[in-house]
Amino acid sequence: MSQGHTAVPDEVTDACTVRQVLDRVGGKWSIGVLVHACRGPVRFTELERAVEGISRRMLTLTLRNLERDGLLTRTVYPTVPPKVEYTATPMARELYDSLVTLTSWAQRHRADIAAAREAYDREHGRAGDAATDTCPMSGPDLAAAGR
Amino acid sequence: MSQGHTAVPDEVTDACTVRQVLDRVGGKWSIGVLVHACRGPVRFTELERAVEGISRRMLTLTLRNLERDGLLTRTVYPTVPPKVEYTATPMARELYDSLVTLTSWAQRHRADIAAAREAYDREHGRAGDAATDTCPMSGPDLAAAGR
DNA sequence: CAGAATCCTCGGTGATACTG
DNA sequence: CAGTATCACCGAGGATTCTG
Repeated sequence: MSQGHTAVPDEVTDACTVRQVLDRVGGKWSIGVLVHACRGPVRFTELERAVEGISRRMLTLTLRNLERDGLLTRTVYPTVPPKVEYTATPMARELYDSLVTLTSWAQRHRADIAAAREAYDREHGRAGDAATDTCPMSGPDLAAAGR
Repeated sequence: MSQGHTAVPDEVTDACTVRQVLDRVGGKWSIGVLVHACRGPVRFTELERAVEGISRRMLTLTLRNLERDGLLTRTVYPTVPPKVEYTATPMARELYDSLVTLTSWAQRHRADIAAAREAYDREHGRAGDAATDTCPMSGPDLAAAGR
């Protein structure tokens, strides 16, 4: 609908759009930060501890990107010591809602994926790593593992 | 609902699930390949030309990952010369549909993001790259730009 | 407390050549 | 045609230190 002069099918347009979104929140830490920011104003060190495993540098960069894209609002309180709060914009909340719809797919097919993986590994002789999803919970402690 | 024994809130669970999905299709080429595979059986070289800018190696790796996750089916025809077809599984189609819902968000807020970027750049004195979305269409030629 | 600056590593990615 | 193998590179990301 946008432009009708190219021979590019809609599927490609969709793919590109998806990629654009993914390029923004597809970063290693974006989602983690976004999630916590969506729950209300969050401070820097708060995030540093909440998003397990993130470094100062990466937190700063992630926040910058999200702020730059208009997904986060940075509020500085000129107190001493300084206090900065990050808040998710309405746009970010919408995005997050959209992203959460993906979880329904994941939950529906969690077993299928695992089965496919197993079948694949069995047939192609264990391609190496188990790659059992890098997720904090149901694991002892991620921060320790990062060492 | 899953487990009630941890102090981990649902938001974090969601975040992790989203990350898991993103880790699978968040790759640079996964979406592109997936899109073409969803339109029907596709052959290797077909994809190599369809997904502009992808290298043989990356195409192979992407296909492997998608196959491993049960998103693609690899069918080998023992002819000569060899012929291999990749087909998206129903699961993959569902995933793709879910991903497409993201495009609605992107389209709704395309202007907002651009505006936010501009505002940010104006206030913080041009952080460097314009970063105007890496997307084939409405651009002359991506393959050439990759050099 | 919140970040900037610097250095360094490691893995994803691309280019090329070879094979069944 | 459909890959595999090998090398070389670059940049995302991590650790540490310094500052307002």
